[in-house]
Amino acid sequence: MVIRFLVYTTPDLRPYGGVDAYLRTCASRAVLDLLTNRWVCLVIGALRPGTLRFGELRRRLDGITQKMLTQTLRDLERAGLVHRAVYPSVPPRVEYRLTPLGDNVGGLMDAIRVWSETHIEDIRAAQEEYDRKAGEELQPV
Amino acid sequence: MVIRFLVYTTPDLRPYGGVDAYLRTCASRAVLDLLTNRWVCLVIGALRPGTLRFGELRRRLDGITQKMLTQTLRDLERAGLVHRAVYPSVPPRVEYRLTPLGDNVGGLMDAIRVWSETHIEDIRAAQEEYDRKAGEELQPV
DNA sequence: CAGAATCCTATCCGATACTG
DNA sequence: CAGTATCGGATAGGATTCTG
Repeated sequence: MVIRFLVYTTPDLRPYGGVDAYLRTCASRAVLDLLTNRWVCLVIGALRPGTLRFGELRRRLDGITQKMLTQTLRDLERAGLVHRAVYPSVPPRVEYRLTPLGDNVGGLMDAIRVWSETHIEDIRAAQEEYDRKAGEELQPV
Repeated sequence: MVIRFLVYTTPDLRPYGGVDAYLRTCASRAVLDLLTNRWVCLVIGALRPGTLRFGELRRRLDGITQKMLTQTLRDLERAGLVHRAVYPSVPPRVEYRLTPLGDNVGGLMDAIRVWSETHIEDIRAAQEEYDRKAGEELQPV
């Protein structure tokens, strides 16, 4: 039986039954490791609007190498988040699309990207402030 | 019994001109890189309920080394997501808490962890299915 | 076009030792 | 207690070449 909606009995959003990503032996750590990845986030986000071919994905994800795109797509396909459809034509045509499970996490992946895009200035300002203070400490007036 | 649902409905909006994490030169890529990290996700989630000391964080994040915890906390402090308070006592006492900006992204970080915890079975089943099919291909009946 | 395979290296990260 | 410093192994990931 697959539990799709968890009932939380603790205020800190921790499910019962030993499922806890804060434990190193918990299998959810592996899922977390899969999701906390730059290319995974961008690939899933890119596929949200609909199906894309390999080359289209590569052009969309500026800076990704063919090796990393292939590897990322394989990982996502294996995890059941992405579906791969091969059309035996010449030249070959391979289309990728999100599975229902992939679409389910798609909103979250997009939200991370959007947060990153909308908070650049906050982060940049904080980092400059931090570096400035660190510099002062080394060279006090 | 408390039932909580986390729902993120993110429109595919591009906030302002030129800010696009899909471009390799965009500064938001660096922010995305910061957030898509196992320990960053878990540290922010651990600090959501409130302030924690270094040792408390280390015990909470099972499997983290002192080096990685220090490094993660420095990165988060520099980015303005975590505040570090040093109390000059003996032995030294250092407390970490989320800044308003850190708390702002905290819900997202927690959501990723919770998603990972609640979909282990789906992922595991998909991976077993994938590996089984891959095995069949090598040894056709 | 969509990859597989190979080589190679920058960095990540764990382990260990030391300190105010 | 809360770090800093250093070393070395693992590995993520880039560049290149080749193919159905």
